[in-house]
Amino acid sequence: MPPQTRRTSFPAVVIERDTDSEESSSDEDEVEDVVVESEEEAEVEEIQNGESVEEEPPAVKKREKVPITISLKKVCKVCKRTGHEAGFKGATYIDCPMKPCFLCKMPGHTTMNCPHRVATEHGVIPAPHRNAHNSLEYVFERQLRPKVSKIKPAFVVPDQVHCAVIRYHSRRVTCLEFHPTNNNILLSGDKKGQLGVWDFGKVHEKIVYGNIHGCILNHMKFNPTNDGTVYAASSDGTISCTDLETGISLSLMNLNPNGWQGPSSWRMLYGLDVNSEKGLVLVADNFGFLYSVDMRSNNKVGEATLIHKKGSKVVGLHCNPLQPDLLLSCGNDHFARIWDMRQLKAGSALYNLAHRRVVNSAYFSPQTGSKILTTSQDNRLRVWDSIFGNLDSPSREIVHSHDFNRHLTPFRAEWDPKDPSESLVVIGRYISENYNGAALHPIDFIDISTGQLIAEVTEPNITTISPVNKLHPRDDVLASGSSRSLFIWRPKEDSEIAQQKDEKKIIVCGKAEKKLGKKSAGESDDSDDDLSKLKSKNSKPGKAGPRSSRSSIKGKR
DNA sequence: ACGGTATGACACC
DNA sequence: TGGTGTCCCTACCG
Repeated sequence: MPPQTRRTSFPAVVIERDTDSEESSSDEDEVEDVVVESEEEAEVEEIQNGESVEEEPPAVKKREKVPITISLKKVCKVCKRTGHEAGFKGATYIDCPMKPCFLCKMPGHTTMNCPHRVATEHGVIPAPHRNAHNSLEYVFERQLRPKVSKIKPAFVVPDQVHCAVIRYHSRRVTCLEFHPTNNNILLSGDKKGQLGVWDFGKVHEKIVYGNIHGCILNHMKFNPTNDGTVYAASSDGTISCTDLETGISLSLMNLNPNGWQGPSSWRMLYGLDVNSEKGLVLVADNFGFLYSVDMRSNNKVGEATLIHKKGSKVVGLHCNPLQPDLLLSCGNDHFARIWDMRQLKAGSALYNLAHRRVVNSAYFSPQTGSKILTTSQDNRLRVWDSIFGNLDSPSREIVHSHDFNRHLTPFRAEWDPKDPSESLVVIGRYISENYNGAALHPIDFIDISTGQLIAEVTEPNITTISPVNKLHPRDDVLASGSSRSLFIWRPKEDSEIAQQKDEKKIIVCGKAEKKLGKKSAGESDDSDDDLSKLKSKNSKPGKAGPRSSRSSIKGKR
């Protein structure tokens, strides 16, 4: 069995943490003890950041023996009112009660007691079923429904980090792509426009091509007729076609031939997909337009078509895996739209799927192409069970925390391409959870047919959010991009844990390598700490803190 | 240790 | 409709 053999040859790797997570409030107990002397004073001493100001002035006064108690009314940093405080208490984040729930956006409760958090099944809001039978639905029932597996397979969730490359990229990771035929190759794009090629079977074999794009590499897709080359769309307004062996890149299209003429005219490319039947590379820009490029001639085909609201960003494109004429797009105009490629014209979408916020991604299901899954900034995943049925409202809405919109790569729920039932989906979680005293951001596996959380995958050493995730097309492997780092996850049996203990070694590159070299000459440094921490944790027989020593997985399998 | 900042949607006028 | 101020769990760098 290929996975078995490969698994044993896999180098086990310790992850070096980028930075120590800051303890925002170690002084939890004193919160209630502040005495308010007078209202005027409290107003004068208005705090911006409750924590930093609070301690220092009294310390200074004490030294001068002036027994003035400066009263500081604790002010909520969210709503600026007194009487409560939002922020981390240890590893648990306390919401501001004055604001609607941070998770589901409904007023009246906070994230802590949000029904969608307490019981994940409640995240499912079923759409009203309508009996609107049309001919397409008939075709679906007759031809495609039988192909959709009815028996839910036992999901295999990769939950153990086997490889990590720290600071492989110098900017945050924006997209990932597995090689279509070589099982151990992972491509990664970053905000700087660099393209990484990593053979995670041999950890040290990694390349970064830095001269392909000038800024954000938003999406990439392999050339279906030559898997040695990959197409990429960038915010520099170009499509590249890169030879992975040589790194030599060809520019297929440049939307800014005259260079920078100001932000109102600079075109950026976001969505990209390849339509292999038609031999087209499709891209979409930040002004609402779709462009086609012929893969043989590398020439632009036809004119750009306005497919989303004029001036709005089209962030995602996806061609239906079975019906080459169907295209799905999504963007900042709060819509996902289904198009017939044969009649592409502004305003002529087959369907317009409304969302309440920006739609980060929209994908047809990978095998039958008959379902649609979208990720929206309103903290909901939406599922349409059949594109041939009634599309007026989604079949299900699943509340899930992924709404951060700045500084982070947008979250995108990704199908498991191996799941015959087309129901397993992976997506990183923005909101943190307290895992044995550490605030971690898990990667969630969700059954979109029920809305159930199948698993939440964490690693004590991965303290950063993982917005970019992709499941391997053939193996039980998950790739994650978290900040600037890449991770490969595999399922691991307990018998392998013991083996891993002896094999530990640190794999770092880039800046982290320098850091490691510099400090190891002297005293202890972060990575040493981490290593010793891990060692000590691993030496525990596991009972006391079952989740602390290993990557953990919660939920049903 | 702390503070600056890159950066994007959207509400509001 | 466009300019502007605001923003709740970032991550990192100097």
